[in-house]
Amino acid sequence: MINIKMVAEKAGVSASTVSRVLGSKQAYVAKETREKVLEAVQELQYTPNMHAKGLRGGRTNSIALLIPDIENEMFPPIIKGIETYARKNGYNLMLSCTNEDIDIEKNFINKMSQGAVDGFVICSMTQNSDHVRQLQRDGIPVVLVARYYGDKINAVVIDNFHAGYDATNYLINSGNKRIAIVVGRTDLSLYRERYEGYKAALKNANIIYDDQLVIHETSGANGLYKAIMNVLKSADRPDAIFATNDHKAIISMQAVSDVGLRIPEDISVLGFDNIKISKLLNPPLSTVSQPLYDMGSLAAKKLINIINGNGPVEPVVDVFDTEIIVRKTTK
Amino acid sequence: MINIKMVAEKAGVSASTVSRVLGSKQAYVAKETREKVLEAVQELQYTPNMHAKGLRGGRTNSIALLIPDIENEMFPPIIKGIETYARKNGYNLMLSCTNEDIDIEKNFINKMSQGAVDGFVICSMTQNSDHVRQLQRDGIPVVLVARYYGDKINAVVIDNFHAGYDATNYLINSGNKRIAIVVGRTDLSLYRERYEGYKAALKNANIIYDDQLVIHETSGANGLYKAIMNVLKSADRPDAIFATNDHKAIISMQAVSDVGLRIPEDISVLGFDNIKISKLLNPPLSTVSQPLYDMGSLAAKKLINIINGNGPVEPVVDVFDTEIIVRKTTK
DNA sequence: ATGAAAGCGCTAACAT
DNA sequence: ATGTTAGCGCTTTCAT
Repeated sequence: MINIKMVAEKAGVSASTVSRVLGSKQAYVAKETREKVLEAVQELQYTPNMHAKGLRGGRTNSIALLIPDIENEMFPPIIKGIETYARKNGYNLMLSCTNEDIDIEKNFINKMSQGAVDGFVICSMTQNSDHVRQLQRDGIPVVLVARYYGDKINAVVIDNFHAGYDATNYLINSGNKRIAIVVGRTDLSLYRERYEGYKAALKNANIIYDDQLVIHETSGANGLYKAIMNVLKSADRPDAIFATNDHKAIISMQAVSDVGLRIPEDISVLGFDNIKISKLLNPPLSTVSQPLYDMGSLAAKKLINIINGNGPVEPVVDVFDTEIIVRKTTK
Repeated sequence: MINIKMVAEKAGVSASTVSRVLGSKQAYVAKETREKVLEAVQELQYTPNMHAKGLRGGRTNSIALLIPDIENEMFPPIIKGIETYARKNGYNLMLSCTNEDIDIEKNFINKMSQGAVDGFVICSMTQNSDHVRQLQRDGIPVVLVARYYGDKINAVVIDNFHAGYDATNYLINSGNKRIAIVVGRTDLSLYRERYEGYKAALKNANIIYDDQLVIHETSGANGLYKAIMNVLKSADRPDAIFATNDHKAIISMQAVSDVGLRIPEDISVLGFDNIKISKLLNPPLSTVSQPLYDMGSLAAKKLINIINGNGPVEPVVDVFDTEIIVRKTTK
């Protein structure tokens, strides 16, 4: 491995001079010397050793990323946004797929907080994430993305309540009267808030809330599919389904199709997330879009600012707008 | 930050004793001492500093992961397989989404080879990846996944030629006579080989190869959709489409539907990859499944074995079986 | 403007 | 069985 000493020798200077040339803060180095050093660096293809840097300076130029479920189509665009911004600014990414498992999270955070990374981007925040709150209290740079619980922590989110409200409203304004909702895990505030938005919109339109029309995610294999089927087969079936994510919307579409109803003539379906394939479905899915890539990108930017001491004095929560993308599953 | 000295002090022993207790190779430590140390570790919540370890031992317990496109639904299951195995064996993951950009790859590899990681799992191998070949030549542990070009490098793959052959054969045996193929970028051997398998199966069945039926991926926005449309509208339209990945199969289904034909009555569609949503499509997509999670998992296992000096003397290429999953888009 | 030296936290060779 | 010590590569005083 090429180290700073070898570069120094080649350039005929001391290691500290090389360090000064390469260091971020420009230091007093004669122009001529600087050139010699840079040349040696080039010839030797020298790249500084991360660990030595990390050990010495406390800085690692790495950030840790916690993702609850990488197979959930919502996360890859977020990851890409984070990765791109981080890379362009010289940061590496340590990835952990926590699988919604709190022990995995704790272990990872514990390991990484020992100086392995400069900060954390966390997509897996839950109500029980006291280890994340501790991180924040310890003064370790943290930014939350997508999942947020009202803590005084920097975060990048959308307004799930309003998004749910608007989505439901859109369905109401399109002439639907009996609107079912497919709700995700209610321990996640993003689903709960979309659900609250749904209820508020109903109330606002003087439509009576009917909990027969509320379909909860279940853990079983085809549990959700069956639950939707049941509602569709009921005498007083819904004329629209608001699914709180696209994956559930797709399952809803499958059920609607299997029960012999047409989309959107008999039933409208509205999704949430605007995942990549939603526009390729048959029919193309109408859905609420959130700017996942930009959210990831901003999260990385905020975190790096915090790391560099340019963060806000008090944590700020950035709220992105959502947009209803009307395609062919709604009227 | 809690360091080994603080643990040593608390336990009333020297730092080396703590190191011995915590070290992988069991060393001579009195049972009593060991317990005292472990207790101190517990109380102080001590986790060793990665950088010091890395600097000292040359070992980092990190592996670098290169993914060409994280939004391609094929990769998250591979990543999950890698991540899970790596985590269970004490390894962290440094992620780079290379975006198919060779310079990003080179920079990342360059940075990481300076002792930042113990080895590489690479999903982004191409014909031009000489920087990867160099890595292998330098004796740095490398394992390739999914993309492979015949190099003497450890790899985990499927037999794309046979998979393409079998897929086409299945379509032929189901009574199809004019089978179109939607081919991905031919600079990627996995697509080229599936395509070769297609041609071989046709030949074997005495079906004349017609390049009117070969639809190539194009870069334009709706380029592929339009190309498929053209073929579907032609006088002598195909009775089946073999798409070389599920994403292309979904676009094919869209085109078939838009042109007013039924799947599978008028046209069969067969995909490749068995991505998560393929079974939820309308109709559910028949496809060639590859064990992505297991491939990732094995890749991590192989890499860690190599890192620990337990790798094979000569590189070995592990070939996983594929399976045709018959759902509702084929007869 | 540059060099020498100390030390970040850890492990392994050496000493006891 | 355990302690002492040197050194991994780097940056940052301090000295010149």
